[in-house]
Amino acid sequence: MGRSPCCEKLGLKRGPWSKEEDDLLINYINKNGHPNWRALPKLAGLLRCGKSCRLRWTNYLKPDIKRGNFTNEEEDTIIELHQLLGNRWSTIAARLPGRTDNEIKNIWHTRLKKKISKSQAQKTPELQEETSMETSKSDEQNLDTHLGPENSNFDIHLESDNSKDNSEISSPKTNSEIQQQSSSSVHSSSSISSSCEDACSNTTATSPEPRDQFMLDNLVEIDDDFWSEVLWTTVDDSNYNDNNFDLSKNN
DNA sequence: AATATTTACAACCGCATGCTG
DNA sequence: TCAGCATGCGGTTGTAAATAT
Repeated sequence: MGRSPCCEKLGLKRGPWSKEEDDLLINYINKNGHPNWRALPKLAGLLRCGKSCRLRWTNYLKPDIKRGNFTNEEEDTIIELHQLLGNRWSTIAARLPGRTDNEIKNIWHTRLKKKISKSQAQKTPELQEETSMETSKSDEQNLDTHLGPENSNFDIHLESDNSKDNSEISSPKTNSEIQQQSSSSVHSSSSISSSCEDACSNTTATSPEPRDQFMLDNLVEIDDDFWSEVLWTTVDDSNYNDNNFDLSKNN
């Protein structure tokens, strides 16, 4: 498979986006959508590569993105999903409506890893020793807890911080497969907000195998009110301002 | 108040994968 | 079947803001 060069670097702007650039991108996508990211910057009058535009849109400008601090429930969900899925950020993001894989990845590296190690450090040394001895075993048991013993032979392997190695060695499913299934699972849930449906709409809604459906349905149990709670507002041209996109600084 | 360090997060990079002709 | 292209994904970096000294 050939791989095209990322983009023509010459003359293209890089680094932080200005408000004017954001406006151009938002206006263009609102009017025309984004059928072709590579052609988009030229058509929108932007001196950016398509990749940069796509990233800016999907991670920051998309109206259904939930900005602001993560709730404890969201953080717990991420931790739980990470135990099950490893660094499959997009798969995890699919279970967190309004959150992007990039955002989740960031919060994992900056906050949640520490949160976990802190909580582990509070364990007694004996406990820690036990834990370390049973790490791999407990991972499987953890999966069993979610899936039930009758499903413990699922063709999925757990990953912790060394997830990359594990996934490279043994992960039998591609991310897209898992994401598709996850999306389908999300669709089937009665507690999902419209923003999630939108977020998941890019994937093909194929029906997962019953066992996979079961697995996904049991990845996390989240209170209905949690997802239906409105924690973000949509963004359009008229209400775009610096404050809308500066929520991250409110921490 | 000045400087150093840490934190948070936007953005970039390169590889993987799917689609199309 | 294969090559080229477009897009998705995860790892990593750069830097502004916050906090500590």
